[in-house]
Amino acid sequence: MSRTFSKFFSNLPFLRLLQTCCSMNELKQIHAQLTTVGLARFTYIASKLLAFCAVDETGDIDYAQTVFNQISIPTIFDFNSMIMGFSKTSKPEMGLSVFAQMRRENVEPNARTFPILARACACVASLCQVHGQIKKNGHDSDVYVISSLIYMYSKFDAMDLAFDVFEECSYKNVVCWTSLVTGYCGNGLVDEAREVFDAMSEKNDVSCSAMVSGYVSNECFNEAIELFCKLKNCANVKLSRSLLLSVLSACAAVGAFEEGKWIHTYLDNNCFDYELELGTALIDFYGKCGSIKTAEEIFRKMTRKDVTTWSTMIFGLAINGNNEVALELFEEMEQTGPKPNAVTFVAILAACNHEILANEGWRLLGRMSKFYGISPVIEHYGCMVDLLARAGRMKEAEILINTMPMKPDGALWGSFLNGCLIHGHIELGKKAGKHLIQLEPEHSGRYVLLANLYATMGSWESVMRLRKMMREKKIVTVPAWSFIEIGGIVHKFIVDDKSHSQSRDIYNLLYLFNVDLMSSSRGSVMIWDSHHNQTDEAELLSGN
DNA sequence: ATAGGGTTAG
Repeated sequence: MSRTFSKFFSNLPFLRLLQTCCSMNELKQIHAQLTTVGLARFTYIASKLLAFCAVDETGDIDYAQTVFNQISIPTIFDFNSMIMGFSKTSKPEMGLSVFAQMRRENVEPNARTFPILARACACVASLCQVHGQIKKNGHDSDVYVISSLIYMYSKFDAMDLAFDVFEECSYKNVVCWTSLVTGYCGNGLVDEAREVFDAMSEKNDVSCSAMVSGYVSNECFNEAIELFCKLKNCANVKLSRSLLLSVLSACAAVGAFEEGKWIHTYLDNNCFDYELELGTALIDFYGKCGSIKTAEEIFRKMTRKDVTTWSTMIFGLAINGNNEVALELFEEMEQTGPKPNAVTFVAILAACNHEILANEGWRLLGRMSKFYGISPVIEHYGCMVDLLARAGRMKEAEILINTMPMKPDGALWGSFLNGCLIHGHIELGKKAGKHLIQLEPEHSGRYVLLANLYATMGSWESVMRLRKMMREKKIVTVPAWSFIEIGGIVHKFIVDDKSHSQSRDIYNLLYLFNVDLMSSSRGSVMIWDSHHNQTDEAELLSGN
């Protein structure tokens, strides 16, 4: 087709409509009109129609198939659109059939075909086949192909194969490197990822945020923050939105208050618009660090708030003990905010975690499924069991566990056992504890809870039996610790810790607060502290 | 003439 012809097409009002089309409904109308005036049979226009249905997020692959079937001689562009369309569906391997059809019709694949084809693979076996095709067609030095292969092999947990592709390739750009970093992170191999990251000669904002967010998704929060601190001192590294988002979530997770505040200041000084994602991350960060007032200020200032923003704020209020305010905010959300989702209900059920609010919890759980049509998942049952157990309503908690449609997990039994411990339901607690240890035999915290229960009733023999069991199974306990950051200095505390320079004053103050707090925790908690694993059991028996 | 890869808040 000549150049003037295409110019003619691009000036058509219908085509301009197609370019701004944003829904399938709209597209179907345009398609009908184009068919009526006889334009739909032109290759270029049909291709444009097809690309929208197949590739656009709002597209429809079945409709795309219909459009495709009406094209008498599909071009490579059309085949590529179809392969890509299918690769986004739940049946990506249909894309491979399209490729087979394409080969039968003697249409030559081009450079764009293979990255798309790699993405249409649903398993490592078909990816290997496609990889073979790629080599045969001489596209194995194309960076787009390489990065897609690395990405896909990583997705199928085949890091060896991903690395082979990486190594065999003589020219690699920053995207190929980043794919490998992301691949290792996705497979939990953060050290390998870091090695690759450090070996990169060229890093950009995407590769930096890939490494940092890889740390975060593997719960290596301190490593994420440490790397960020290095990066922010590099003049050539741009602190991108996604990098700052990842670091903020790491700061929220470990309570790195000073670092998070630094980011907040940086956002303000550099005119970042933190209307949605960044604002929500800030609310989460301040909420988890206990600065609930600052979190609320940011929340009130934000003009764009979505369901996540609201849920995060409600959750922040809940974990800071502002249960009533959280419930009020939820009411406000129901009246003027976005429609709550499953996450919102986890937050609001967490806000009911106070014995006087147990009935409110029941009401909200019912409202969630009946009014909003959200089926409860295990997290909702977990919250509900937790709040019933804390309120000492063990019978209701038991009924809920027995009637819920899924198997209770460790966290849920943990809440139940915790309730037994608080309210002195020894027999029930023993049952739950044994169940819990069976369910999660490697989880040290489960043994500690049960041991605490035995300790409350003075069955030291049982405590020691548990301890022996742990020794045999080589279960290592990590002592619980807390910290507070004052002026950039972190003060860390563990149970019975006297290493702090102001330890004497701290203990005196604690003593003033609550005498029982100290004496009651001794026999039960102290023995599990790894710093005291030499503690004589006789000392324990004497109740010292 | 039309199109493709790596990061992204609960």
